[in-house]
Amino acid sequence: MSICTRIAPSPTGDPHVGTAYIALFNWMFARQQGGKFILRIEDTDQLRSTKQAEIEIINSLKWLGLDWDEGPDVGGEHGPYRQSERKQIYQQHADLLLKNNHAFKCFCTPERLDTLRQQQKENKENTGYDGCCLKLTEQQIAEKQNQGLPFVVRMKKPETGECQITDMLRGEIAISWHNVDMQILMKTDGLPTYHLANVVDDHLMGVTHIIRGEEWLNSAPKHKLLYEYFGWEMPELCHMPLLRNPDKSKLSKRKNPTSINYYRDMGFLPEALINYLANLGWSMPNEEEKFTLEQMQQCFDISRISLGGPIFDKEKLEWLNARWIRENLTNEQFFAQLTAKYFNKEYLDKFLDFAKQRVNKISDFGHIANFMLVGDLKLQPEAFTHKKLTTEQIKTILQFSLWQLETMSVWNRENILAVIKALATKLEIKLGEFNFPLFVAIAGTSDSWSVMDSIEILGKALACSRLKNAITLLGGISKKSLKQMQKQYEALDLV
RNA sequence: GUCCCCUUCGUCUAGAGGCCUAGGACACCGCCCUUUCACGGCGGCAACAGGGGUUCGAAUCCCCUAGGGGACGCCA
Repeated sequence: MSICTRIAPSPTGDPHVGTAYIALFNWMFARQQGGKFILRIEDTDQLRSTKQAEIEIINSLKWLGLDWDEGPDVGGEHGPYRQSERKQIYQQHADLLLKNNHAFKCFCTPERLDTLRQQQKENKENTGYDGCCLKLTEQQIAEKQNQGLPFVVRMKKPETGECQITDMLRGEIAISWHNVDMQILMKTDGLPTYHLANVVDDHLMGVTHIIRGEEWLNSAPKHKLLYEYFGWEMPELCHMPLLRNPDKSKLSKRKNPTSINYYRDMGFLPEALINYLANLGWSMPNEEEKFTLEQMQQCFDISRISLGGPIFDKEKLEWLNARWIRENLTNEQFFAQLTAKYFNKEYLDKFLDFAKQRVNKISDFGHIANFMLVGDLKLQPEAFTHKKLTTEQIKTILQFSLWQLETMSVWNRENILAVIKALATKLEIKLGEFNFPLFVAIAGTSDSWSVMDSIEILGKALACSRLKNAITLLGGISKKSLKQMQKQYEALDLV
């Protein structure tokens, strides 16, 4: 038995709790069944995946205690699945489908497909490929290829009938082929889409069970069909419910901190975070809510997973984390945690000199450096009152800075200063004034050392969280003005 | 819009036809402990989405309706 969890590194590099959630159940099932648990970084679209993003997510899983077995491709660096060779493997399999008439070359331009989709939407039809290039003769295909026209490889599908798929939790599900698209398998750049890569990898890696998010349920027929085309045995499918925001939409960073790094930096214990995640959709037979991975492993029964999409409740997570701290940490260990996080030379060195320049007596240190030793700040909206800047301007400054910082891949003072400077210039606000809201959001007061340094030291997760909190404190931004802001932001034409 | 999935207190959940007067936990409220706060203990508030069946009996099985979510990319 072998199970593989597929990880798509987010473009911003933040390891997502949703990823950990799926990984947890993959890990649990594999470990409990005595099978292999393999990690696979999904990087077929190479633009989206950076080395840093891969490292971040891998480290997060390690931190949470989810270890994995060496597979053909951990981080894309090991074994026969080196990036260059992977491309070849997919090409071969696509060719095989082409040869067996299970796929066809499609020369349609993205523009044509866009208008097609639009028309279909207007006519209230199903969106999907219309089969235009299916009618091409061999000769026509050869001609087009000779002209050097770019093409994609699409999979064929049955015209009628329905596809029966079996989900471990939901049982039989029927989806009419009418509602399944002729999926693009190979892109014009010669790289496979997820659908092809996923099926080929999983088969080559001997994957027997697929546990993934519910958002994949609709594409299961495509995958099943591919397995049939290749003549391979279909793995068992299990679709997990999706984690949600308090408003029930799919968990997103707009409405919730979703980065595992945030929870780590806020001082949640990995045992508590993973324990909390395990409680979403699953429960111990005796209903005990606090348990370790080992204890869970002993009782784990995949059929006990409930299907309603659970809301990620930060308050309950805090309660559970509090229990872990109180019940599992001796004073020695608690002290060790504090030392590791705050009271060590390496960390204090980062702002010791800033502080020294500003204290009159040693006891002032606590006043001046307290924001370096806490997670979130407790602020009043009045703290943001500025003699020149309006609340709207302040929110704009905070939001634009947030957008810039969120997408920053190399986190250092120079880069932070560069984007803040650029923003201030474009918005035609003096840097000193521009920085004011940042100071308050980050340090709680403008009576502090350089906010760039503070942002760098706090790290991306905490800094971004504080900016977000500040915006919320100031009344938040309505959907409508957020859209306008986004337009304005894009018009700034920042790099 | 089309298709798919889902639906027990505000939230996480227990529940596999009678054990359900629907249990636990978070949050909230009250009391106790306590010089304060917190922890802890005790108690309270609070749910089977609605309507039809099936059955002696339905939270549990079936159907319909409603609500929520997801998918509909040369993203994953």
